[in-house]
Amino acid sequence: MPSRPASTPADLGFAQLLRARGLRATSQRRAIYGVFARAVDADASNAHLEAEEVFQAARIQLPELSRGTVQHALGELVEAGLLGVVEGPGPRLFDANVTDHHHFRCALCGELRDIELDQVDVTLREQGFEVERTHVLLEGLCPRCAEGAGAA
Amino acid sequence: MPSRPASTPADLGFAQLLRARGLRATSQRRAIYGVFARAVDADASNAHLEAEEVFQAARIQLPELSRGTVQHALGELVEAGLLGVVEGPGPRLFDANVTDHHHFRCALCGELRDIELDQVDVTLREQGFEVERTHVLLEGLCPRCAEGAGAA
DNA sequence: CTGTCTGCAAACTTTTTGCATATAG
DNA sequence: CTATATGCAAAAAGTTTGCAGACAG
Repeated sequence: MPSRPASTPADLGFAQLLRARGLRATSQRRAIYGVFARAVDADASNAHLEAEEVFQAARIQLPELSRGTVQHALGELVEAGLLGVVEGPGPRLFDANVTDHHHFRCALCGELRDIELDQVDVTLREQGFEVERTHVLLEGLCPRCAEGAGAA
Repeated sequence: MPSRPASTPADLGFAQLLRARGLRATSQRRAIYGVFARAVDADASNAHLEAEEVFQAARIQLPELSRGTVQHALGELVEAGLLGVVEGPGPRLFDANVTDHHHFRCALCGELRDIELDQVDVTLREQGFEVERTHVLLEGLCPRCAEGAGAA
């Protein structure tokens, strides 16, 4: 078995995604996107990272990486549709889940979790609006915290 | 009839609200809150102002007013529960509508309008969450723009 | 009078921009 | 090779903080 190749199969897929949008597959972008890949792997419904977190994590793998490049690359990945953004108080959160979805913010642990579109029903009673997109932000206790609070 | 008094009846009400929260009723705060009062008056469901807009509008009435004071006062009014905040891309929007409500962003004219709570039904199918609050952001065409686009 | 608030200005935080160099294709 | 991307550093954009003097209560 050869030692670990410079590009993993996953990287190749990512490179193709980039190329398809006229972007080059640099080691920096691979490292940055890799951070999200790992975050999704750890918890698919909670992969929301701010630029600084991405920078810190990607830097482990690519020490010469700069903050500016991360900020810039994140912007490009968003524009390319490979990442989403969640605005809120404080720094922007980047989201590897590009499919349209809702969010749940836990009041206790503070985590922002994705809620799939089909898990929420929304209807607007008021007439005259042409609704194209709906984003729901739910707040309360996530299952883990609700259980902890209930059991205590 | 005496000439216009220094404090209007509305101001007195505002002063009481402030006093009730241990805040002093200064002319700056009255001017700032007055901007929202007028905005609500003009269109109750569309009174979302950024700090700079509040500053510009309040300055007409109180030319010596400073940006810093506006920013500071807005923060206090929010903390006191007299104003709400809407985060998004770009500067924070301050909202005179303190009741819990949803929002509609028009893709055409860009306006952010309030949607009353009872105009939207939301249900979360996924189990285990304890939902305390729900905020819906609808995007599409507002009645005015939808009509314009449809009629064109 | 006294403590809060204002005005001014500087500090901070996050994002954007500019330019010379490096590198993907 | 050449255009794009990076790194570095400065600039922007918004918000927060500090301090001396003003003013509400």
